[in-house]
Amino acid sequence: MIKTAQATTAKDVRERVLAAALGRFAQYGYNKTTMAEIAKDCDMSAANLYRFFEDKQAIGAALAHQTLAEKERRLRDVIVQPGLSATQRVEAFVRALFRNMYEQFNDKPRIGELVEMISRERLDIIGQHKEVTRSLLATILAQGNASGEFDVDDPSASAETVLVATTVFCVPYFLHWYSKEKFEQLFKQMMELIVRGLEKR
Amino acid sequence: MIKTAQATTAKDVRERVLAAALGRFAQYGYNKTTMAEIAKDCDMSAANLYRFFEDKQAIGAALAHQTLAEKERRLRDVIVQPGLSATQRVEAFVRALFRNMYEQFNDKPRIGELVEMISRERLDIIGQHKEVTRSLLATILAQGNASGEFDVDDPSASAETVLVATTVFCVPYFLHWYSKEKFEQLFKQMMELIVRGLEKR
DNA sequence: CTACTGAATAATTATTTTACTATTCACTTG
DNA sequence: CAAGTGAATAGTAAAATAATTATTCAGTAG
Repeated sequence: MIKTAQATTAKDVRERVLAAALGRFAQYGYNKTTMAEIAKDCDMSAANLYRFFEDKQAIGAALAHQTLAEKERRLRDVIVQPGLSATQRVEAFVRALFRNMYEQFNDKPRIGELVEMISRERLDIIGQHKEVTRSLLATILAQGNASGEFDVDDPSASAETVLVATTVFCVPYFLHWYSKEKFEQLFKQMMELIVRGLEKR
Repeated sequence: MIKTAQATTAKDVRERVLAAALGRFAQYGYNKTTMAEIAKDCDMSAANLYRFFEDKQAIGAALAHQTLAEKERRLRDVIVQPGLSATQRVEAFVRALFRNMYEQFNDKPRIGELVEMISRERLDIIGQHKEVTRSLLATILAQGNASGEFDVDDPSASAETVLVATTVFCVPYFLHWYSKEKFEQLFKQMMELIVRGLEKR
């Protein structure tokens, strides 16, 4: 408790740095923003940044982590939202993944790039995120089992399968394969197939 | 008929050129082989190649087309193979797609690159191939309907959905996302889900 | 001792120069 | 005229060079 003031300060500085970096990255992209610029935005020297972050990539990683955490928050919302059947929840879940992908790379393309780029180096970050996503979807499937809607052996494995089947809707790589309308059509068809495959009969 | 001799010769020359180019491309890749090298392998000048092919890309496109035609032949084999249930045929079909992807990029990586690269420029080639693939799978689904195994409204649309669901197994992009064992496991799970979704109940 | 900086170093990235390669074409050869 | 070539052109990629930038560190201020 004695060190609260200093600890808080260090955390505050980190946050200010991240905010500055986010602004730069969002506007100019990761590669085109320099440590000197981020530092100037925080009224400090570039050297001083290294007292708070290992290196430039660590700043990018922290922001990517934030972005994915926000995404996970939205996915959790689907689970706690009241009054939905398990089927509707699965649909809402995948739709949230889809919307996130779409927004990310249309509204904030620079941030999308950042997450993609950092994910390539920091497999742990994307790996943990995938794990969280799967576990959340597994929860929905288990609820569906409990309510008698679904009949799946292993909710965790089935969640993984559903996520693989819907990869096209979640991975930016495919963004330009289909038009928005085509995506919408494929989404509907895919949900029918998947739900039919999960349902109790 | 009068011109048979000349026509045959022109076709023969094209084939010799393609054979030479295939050898070079397979060993050194598209970008690293020069028109001069292909020409030398055919005992002619580089300039003369242009009497048979529009440009270098046209040679690549012809080879990519050949490769995809061979793939389509294998897929057709699944349809005519006797003694399989519709379910087994769907499995065999997707497995053929998977194996093709795997072989292409492990055994003949250069050719895989070639097809990928040409497909990016010549959308017509890959588009037509996707159309053929979908139509072949639709045939299997329709047979399944007829035999009472499946119950799908629109075989063509369902075929498309199944192909989207199995994208991970067909698109080289994902080759390094999972180990061979993991792929095998995901494949089994995916087939269960899909077949369950197609089955009559 | 703690928080910081400017200047030095090591990597990366951008720019220019050079060397190759695709493509064309006027011109043989048969 | 049919089949083909060597040399010229235009565009690309590779190598060399210059300029930036990330990162470190000795040293200052408080």
